Amino acid sequence: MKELPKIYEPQKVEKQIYDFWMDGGWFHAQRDPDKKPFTIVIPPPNVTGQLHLGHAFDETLQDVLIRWKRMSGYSALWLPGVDHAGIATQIKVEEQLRKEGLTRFDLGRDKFLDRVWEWKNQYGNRIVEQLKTLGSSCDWDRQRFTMDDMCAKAVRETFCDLYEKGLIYRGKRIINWCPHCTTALSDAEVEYKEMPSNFWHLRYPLSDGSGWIEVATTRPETMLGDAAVAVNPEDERYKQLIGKMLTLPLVGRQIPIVGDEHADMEFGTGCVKITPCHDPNDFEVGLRHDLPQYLMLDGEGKVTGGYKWDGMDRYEARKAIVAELEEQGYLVSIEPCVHNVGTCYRCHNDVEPLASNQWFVKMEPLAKEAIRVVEDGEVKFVPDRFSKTYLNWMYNCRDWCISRQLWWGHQIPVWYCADCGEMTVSREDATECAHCHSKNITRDPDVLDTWFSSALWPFSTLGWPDMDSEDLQYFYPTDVLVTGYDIIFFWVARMIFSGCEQMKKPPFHTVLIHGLIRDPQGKKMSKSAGNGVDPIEVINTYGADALRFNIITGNSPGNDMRYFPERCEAMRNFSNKLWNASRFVMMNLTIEDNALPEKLEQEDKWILKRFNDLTKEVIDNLNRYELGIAAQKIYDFIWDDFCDWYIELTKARLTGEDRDASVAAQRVLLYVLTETLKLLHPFMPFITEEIFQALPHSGEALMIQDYPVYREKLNFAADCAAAERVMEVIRAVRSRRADMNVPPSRKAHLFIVSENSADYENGRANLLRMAMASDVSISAALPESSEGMVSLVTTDARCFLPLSELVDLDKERERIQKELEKNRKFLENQEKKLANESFVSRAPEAVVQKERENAEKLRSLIANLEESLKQLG
RNA sequence: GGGAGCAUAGCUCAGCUGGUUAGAGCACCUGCCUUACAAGCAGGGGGUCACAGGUUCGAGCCCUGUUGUUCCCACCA
Repeated sequence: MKELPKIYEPQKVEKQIYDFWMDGGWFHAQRDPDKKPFTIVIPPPNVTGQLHLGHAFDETLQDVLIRWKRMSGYSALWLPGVDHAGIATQIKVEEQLRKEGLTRFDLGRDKFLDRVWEWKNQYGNRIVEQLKTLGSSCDWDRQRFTMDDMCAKAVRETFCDLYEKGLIYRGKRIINWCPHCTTALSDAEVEYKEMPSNFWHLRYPLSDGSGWIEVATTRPETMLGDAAVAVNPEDERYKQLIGKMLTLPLVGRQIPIVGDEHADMEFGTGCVKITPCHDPNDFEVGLRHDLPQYLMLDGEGKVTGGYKWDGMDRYEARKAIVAELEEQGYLVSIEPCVHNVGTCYRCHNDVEPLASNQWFVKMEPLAKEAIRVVEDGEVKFVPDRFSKTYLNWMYNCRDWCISRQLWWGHQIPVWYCADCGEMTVSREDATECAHCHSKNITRDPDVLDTWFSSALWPFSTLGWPDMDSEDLQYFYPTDVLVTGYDIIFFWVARMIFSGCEQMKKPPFHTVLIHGLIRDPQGKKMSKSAGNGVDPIEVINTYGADALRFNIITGNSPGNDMRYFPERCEAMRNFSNKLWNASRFVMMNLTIEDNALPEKLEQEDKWILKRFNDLTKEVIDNLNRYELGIAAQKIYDFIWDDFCDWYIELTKARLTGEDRDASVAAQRVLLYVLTETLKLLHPFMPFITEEIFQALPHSGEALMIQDYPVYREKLNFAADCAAAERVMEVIRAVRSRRADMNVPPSRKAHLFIVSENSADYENGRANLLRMAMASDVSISAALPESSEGMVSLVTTDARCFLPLSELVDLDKERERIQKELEKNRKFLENQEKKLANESFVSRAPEAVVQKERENAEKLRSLIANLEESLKQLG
């Protein structure tokens, strides 16, 4: 038998075990017509990414599900991959260039992209290697990248298809622009933050010299782009001014006063300055009144348009312009306020709304089906409340701006003709204009939003648009999508409408949503706050299994959790506990197979029933996606039932003379241990596999064993009751002895009085061992010499220990009295309940029955206590 | 302005469609190196389940309201 070290050292086994699985090829999902598929696509981490606890959380949940399904007879595919992460990656490589004193423009587009690919090939696999340390059982043979040919083809097809259907269009709209990333962003990519700011109240003079109008703004610099001032046409104060002209301060531009609903009479002065190029509402007002568009900021957030501030940064310009307005008497007042500022989700700089020509996906027609599948329950969110979040967004979402002014990404497949001015949208790279056949065409330089390709992930990775792809036919739709709630809009929503549109089937039936992992104070972990925890370090210290178990337990779907290193320690201790229990089993093993023995003792039946019940609970909870509860149940079973009780209950047989009895105990130990390893494996894959390999076993690997099933017919009720009677006596004796500070070395004769003496007879050896008895006497009647002995009671028995010299009679009486009162109270409640006519008639029979049994037990216990009290005099 | 979550032991959190005397980890107290494990064993203390009502035979769980707290969404100049 393999000698195992006393302490489990995950660092020494995890790598080997992972290689062993890889060598076995068991992560690779085979299309098997006799099996049902179960598919999860990984939320592809950014190619620039480094594993953080958020990934660890996400991947662990997926790995638990996929391992469980694989063991349950499914052809389980967990498809891994990496996202090209447009902005993030481009910024990374640009930073690298900057160190060489270069910009991407110095290299030019093609050379720059070569550099990005170079970077990708060098560093892009880091996150993948890190995923492996977690034990992720991904099918690495099917690993994808959102920029590989397969995905590119899907992107091209989708773009052209949607364009042809009129669902993609190009137009000038107000979009969110990040001056730092110098690209347009979608609405979802803007994070709003409340910032202290000001209302600057300005006066604009009427051109006829008859007075002035007061407007207020939070962005005074945008006055350079003003094209009008709007008042409400119903507003008695101003309606007579509609049509008059104002002279824009500092600029001198003549701008009209227009009447528009947009001006709220109740708000501020009731007059709104209209800057069509820099505010979505103003843009609309501008269109309604046919106002000119004055763009006053360039792509880097600097003033442009032929003003004296041209080239000045927007915030510098703000100061300068406010100063000048004040100087010239146009500034009325400054009123502090709190303002919602949009920031870029990548670089956290303030975004500018500005009018720009961009490509958009028309959302309304796509949203319709995406709403229906969730409303009809074809796609379910776990927990359900997130379907509201999703639906609310879908109902209200505006068209999706998909063009990005970047180089790294899927370039938009559109060519513009210099001769006829038409666009050519094509699946193949165009060589001539589709309209006039001119060769004088240039491709749109922009690329698509990274999320455009992520949206296709569940089918682009399986071979789409090739509908004959065997993988696509077998594995699509996928089953469960696991991700954080922060990614619902970016990704989940877009996958759902893309799947519905391209595949005519939603991409998955369940979305399992988890929360964020926070630091011990509940703060979000981030690089800048320096409170991040490196999972790789945790794995090196405590083992991947401990990290996984920490993350999985003590948490329910959708909720954030705080990360405490101490919990990893606790889980590491649990690994060690399991390790040592296994060592114990192995040390005692003289058999080679794990068949159950013919004759089972009452404690054997007890543990088998406990295991069977556990199996049911684990599977029930897995089915409900309550992975934390499932894991906790296994933890409790291993520690409390198997280690603290069952192993102890087998020691008498293992060390006894009777060889058959010893072998029988070994068989049950090995059986229960092996089955428990299977149950635990999805949660703690490494240690369970390591132990399994060290035990006598059939089959190559634990990870491909059959998952335990609940055995409906297994029912050892009577034997379990017998075993529990003995355990109750053991517990009671230990408790009494502890009260009296009796050292374990001092054994005492144990007298048990019960009508079920056979049960205690069966447990005699264990009572001797575990109740620290020098001898055990079991009878139906009181022993003659019981007077003056220490007495203790269980629901079934009265017990005596000849330790009278240690007993303080008064304290003893007091103790029993207290015990009595407590139990009488319980019984009183119980009887009240049972006397309640409506309870008995309305509650389910099983509940009533349970209450009756309980009352019976209490009566018995009370009777025993009363006897003891009487005996004390 | 809308929507959602959370409030349970000193701390962090579980608690499934309502059903015994509400659990875990950590922390705390007592006693043990009992030959699997001191990363352990045995025993123990600690909770008016935020507050106020309601539904029910029965409420931590369902309903209404209140308070505190966190988050998401929204074009308020």
